[in-house]
Amino acid sequence: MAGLTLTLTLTRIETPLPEGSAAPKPLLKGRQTRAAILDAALTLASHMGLEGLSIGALAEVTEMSKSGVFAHFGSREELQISVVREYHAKFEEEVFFPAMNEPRGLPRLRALFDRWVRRVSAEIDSGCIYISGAVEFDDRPGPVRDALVAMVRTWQAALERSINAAIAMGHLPADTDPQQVLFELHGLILALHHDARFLRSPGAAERARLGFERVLAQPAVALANIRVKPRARRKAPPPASPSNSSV
Amino acid sequence: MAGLTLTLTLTRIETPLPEGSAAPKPLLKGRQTRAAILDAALTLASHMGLEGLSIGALAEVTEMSKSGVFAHFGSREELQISVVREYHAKFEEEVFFPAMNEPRGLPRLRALFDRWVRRVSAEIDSGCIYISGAVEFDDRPGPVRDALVAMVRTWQAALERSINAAIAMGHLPADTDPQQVLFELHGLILALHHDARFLRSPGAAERARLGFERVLAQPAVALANIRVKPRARRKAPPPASPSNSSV
DNA sequence: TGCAAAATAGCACGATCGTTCGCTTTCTCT
DNA sequence: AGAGAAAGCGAACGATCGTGCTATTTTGCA
Repeated sequence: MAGLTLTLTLTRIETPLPEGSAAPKPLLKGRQTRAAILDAALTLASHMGLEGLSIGALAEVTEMSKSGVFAHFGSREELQISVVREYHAKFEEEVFFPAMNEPRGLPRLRALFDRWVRRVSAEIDSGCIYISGAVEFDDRPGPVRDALVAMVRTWQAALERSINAAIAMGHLPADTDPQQVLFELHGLILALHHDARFLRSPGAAERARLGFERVLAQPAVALANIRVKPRARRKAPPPASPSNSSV
Repeated sequence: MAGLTLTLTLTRIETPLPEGSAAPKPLLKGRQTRAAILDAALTLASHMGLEGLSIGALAEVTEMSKSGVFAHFGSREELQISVVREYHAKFEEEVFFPAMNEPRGLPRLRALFDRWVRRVSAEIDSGCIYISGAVEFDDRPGPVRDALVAMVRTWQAALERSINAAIAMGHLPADTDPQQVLFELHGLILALHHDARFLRSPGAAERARLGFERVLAQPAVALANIRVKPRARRKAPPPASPSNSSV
């Protein structure tokens, strides 16, 4: 099935070797502890933010020495960027790729949004680093911000493609403004993140989903219950990770 | 006119004396440098976040000694809380109170939203501390978070009252879910903040305003161009600051 | 004008931060 | 198995953080 090639595309990303490249074989001990550190860093950063991520704390939870942790990244900034990239990969894995198994158009868009909602709402650990990072670095230029912007832009571009497809297939009115829909859907997610994580109000996920339906219902069009031949998946339409360029 | 008593209510808040109270007279030198410090702290915090707010940096921009700055607040946490309160006061002054001059119902709601948009979008300094604070403290319990939550709740309650009024006056359909509208309007503001400050995309404010109209257009009702006797302001309907309780 | 009190400065503390360096341990490969 | 490289440790650095403590200056009032 189509999903397989997708998963393959992913594994390519999972090992973002710094620059040496051309050395795919050696899955040394180093890489594997690096992955463990990165994993801890991810949960730590989702609680304390990218700025709150400290090498000392990271060394503590991984039961390593500070310098041992440090050596894997060379600088704190590089660690932060690695965390951003790792989060991006996880996000693709949990949200983007699975949704690609849905038929193009509205069903796929709905799947994207639905998984996005699930990812962002509460979830014991892991607040969304895209969101917290955006707030932390909106006034702080530098490579970390650049990486964050690139990831967010990539994800938004993927969403916009899906919206456009829904329009092209007649699931949404032809006069729909894709960027406006994107803006409003993003707003729903941000409100969900705010209400669920900060205010801890319970109904937020439902509100986001309800908002999704309302945004797409558009002015009085109400072409409810779209069902497009659900078994008509084309074979692997070069799906391409959400990354359009090199990121 | 009604606006006058409102401005009076505000000045009460502007000087949040710690607890001594009952000493309204002495506008000592201390209070006034404290205000200057707080002002600097506000712009500093809106750039670096509440967590990035350091007493050393604050001492530098105010050209004072660290201990001199410190003495005014007694602890960093107290400083942060003071900043939150100060921001709240400024927010009331710029967004809430002026909008109260508009006639109740949709016009007032529209004014609230419009001023909110203006407050949040770009604006050389001063990113919204409600928003950045919410992200910074969503996983960090303590008095700062509590203060933030209280302020945000207060503001949201004020908005909800305005939405309810619009429903009661027939400006919005009777079956409107006020909390859902609040959720979506809040989402628009958050998306605006994100796109304008982080992505630096230019059209964000317009998108937010367009979203406002769409949210209130509701499913196919389309009672466009509501104009309710614009000169029928009742005399000072005990307007009460957005603060419902003691905050 | 003088005096008490308030406001501010100066200094030092312990803690934590990111980072460097040299050494030891552990792995990987022939 | 042994050589060479990779990985990890430990201690120390300068910087910055929040926070006390003690003078010193400034202010407000009799």
